Amino acid sequence: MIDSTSAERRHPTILDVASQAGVSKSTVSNVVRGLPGVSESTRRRVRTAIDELGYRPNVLARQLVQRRTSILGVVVGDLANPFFAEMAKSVERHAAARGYTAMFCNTEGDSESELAGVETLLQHRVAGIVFLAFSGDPRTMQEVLHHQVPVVFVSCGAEWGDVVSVDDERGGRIGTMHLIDSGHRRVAYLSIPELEDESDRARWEGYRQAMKGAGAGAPMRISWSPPSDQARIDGSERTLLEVFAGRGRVTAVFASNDVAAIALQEFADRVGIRVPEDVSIVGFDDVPMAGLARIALTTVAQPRDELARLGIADVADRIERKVKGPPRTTLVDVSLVTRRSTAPLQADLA
Amino acid sequence: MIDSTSAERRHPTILDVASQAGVSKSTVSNVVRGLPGVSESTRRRVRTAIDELGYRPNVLARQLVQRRTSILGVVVGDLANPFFAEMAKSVERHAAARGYTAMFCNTEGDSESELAGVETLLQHRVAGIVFLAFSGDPRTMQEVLHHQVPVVFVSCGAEWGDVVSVDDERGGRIGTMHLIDSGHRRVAYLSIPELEDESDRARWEGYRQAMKGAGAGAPMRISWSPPSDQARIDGSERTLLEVFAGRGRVTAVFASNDVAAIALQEFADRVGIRVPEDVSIVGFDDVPMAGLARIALTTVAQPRDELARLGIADVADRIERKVKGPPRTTLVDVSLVTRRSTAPLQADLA
DNA sequence: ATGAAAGCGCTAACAG
DNA sequence: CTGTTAGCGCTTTCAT
Repeated sequence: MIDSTSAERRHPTILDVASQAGVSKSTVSNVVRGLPGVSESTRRRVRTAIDELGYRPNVLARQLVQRRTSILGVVVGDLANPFFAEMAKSVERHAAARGYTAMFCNTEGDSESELAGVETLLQHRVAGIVFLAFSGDPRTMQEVLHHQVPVVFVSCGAEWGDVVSVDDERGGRIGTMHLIDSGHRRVAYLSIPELEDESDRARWEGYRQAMKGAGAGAPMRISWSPPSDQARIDGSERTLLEVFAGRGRVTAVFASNDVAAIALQEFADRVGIRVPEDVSIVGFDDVPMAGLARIALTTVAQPRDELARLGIADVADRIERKVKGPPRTTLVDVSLVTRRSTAPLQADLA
Repeated sequence: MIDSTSAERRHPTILDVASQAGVSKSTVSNVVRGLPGVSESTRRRVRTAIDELGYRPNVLARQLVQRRTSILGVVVGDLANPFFAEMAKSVERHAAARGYTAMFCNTEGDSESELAGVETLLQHRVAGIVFLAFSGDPRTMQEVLHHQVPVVFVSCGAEWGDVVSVDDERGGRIGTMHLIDSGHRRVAYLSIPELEDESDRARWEGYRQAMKGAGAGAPMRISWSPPSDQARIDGSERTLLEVFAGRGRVTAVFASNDVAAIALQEFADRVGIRVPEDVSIVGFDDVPMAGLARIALTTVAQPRDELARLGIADVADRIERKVKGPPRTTLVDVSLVTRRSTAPLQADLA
């Protein structure tokens, strides 16, 4: 009797339910898990006991004995970036739909906190990891590989895990081609520090190819940390104003993502450079904001929900051993969305 | 010997480390937890064994025996809403700083998935729950209360848990007063379905008071689901165009959050209603987007990071029993940020 | 159809 | 200072 009152404050355990229903642990367990081979009457008695006690299985204990969890680790670059926010939301929903719980860690783009985050996920024995951004840090790879946990890179990449993404190179190409087709020749590539990973490289490559194939000007890379007035242009520090208003100025920009593109548009507004009259801008991602009439950003759209769905399906299949073997790559389509941030090159600028 | 090789595929356990270092389980445990009373030499030997084996403590096992986890459940209204995204990010960071891991669940604003999410969190035996949005569903309350897990409502509210938020009523008042002081009299309150919770009610109350105190027109509530052309006005369906361009039209709007405000601005742009010339708009939250030159939304700013920090400190204190007793409420300051979406009432509209 | 027993990997007294 | 011994709450054979 003394013992049986212990269920009052603490969470009731399977044992409490068992004694309440007058059966054994295992029977309760069988009922909870919905296994067959339990008579209807006992099943009912157990159910009642569960309700009366407000019993809720302890996932921790279950997962300890099963030696695997149903938690999915999700590594996010920057939750405040609308692209990641949307992805995170989709990932969470699809994970839940397949019976997994998402555990996010935000890395702020730096590989130190990325490593720390992955470390934490691993200690929690996550069943798999979804990278929504990956710095490329080899230590992270080491850790993950050593623990043999299924990994998928969604909208980012590495060779040592499954990848689900758009064809970033093609995205870079069609975005740049749109500019070139509009008559632009001095087209720059813009990136902000947070996202200089594998997919950034692929987008740059697409940009480079498009520039080369069209016999346009030499490729030019702008690495900018908004809202600074300066940036590194092909490695050397210069003012943005010089780039967009000086002689031999850039007339169009392909940005590696929408946040960068919008930041640039903001800069242009601030210093009186007109978009698209003075400079055309193309982004990447098609975040919701890009569609606002006041922003109207031409951009390369990624099918976010599709990416999330396929990514989750991928890790889940690995976890559930429905798929084995070497890393797979799944590519989905990108498409250009034309809005008002781009326009044909003005005659006097040719 | 057969047994000792078992560490190869599976995760090495504390026992593997123990035998490798030639000590007992507990000694390893003591080293891992950094307890004093372990000689420097054994400590070193254990450390070496840990590195060699790549041992990583199983948090699950630890938490099972300690009967508490270091996971914090975070209930988010809509991760795709920039306000929540920013909050989520801050919450994650502050949680990590205090040694907790965040487990998010997105509720899409509906109480059904909110309940399911909380259920999952509870099964994972989270140490505490942070609500970034709360529907008010009594079943959720039931569940949480019954499990006696510390709860904090950040930027939202309920009477049965700690609250950390801005003074929403005051926010509603100063936002509305700004409009009234600019000469507006027919000021409406705008809300979108996702956020009609306790803080929405408080903001509405602040709005109502301001309207009444100033002898302005009767309060008017617009419930709108963007991007529809219609909305419920004080309970009856009407077209938005009628509201903003018909006779006795509304000349200013106080929106319960920035997302709603921006959606309205977007609608206005689409149908040719000028902001602020034809209608002034005030938002709530001051999301990053609101600060863009092209959006320039006047809004009531919430100190997001401060809210997150205090909220985490609050649950953490409860969890760690540094604070006991009845629910506490912590209020932090709101402030009005004036931008270009508001202007004095045009003479011909008075 | 049900129960008994042996762990999962770890912490927490308590001995030595 | 270090080792021994119980569990934490559950799943999972294996008997009955």
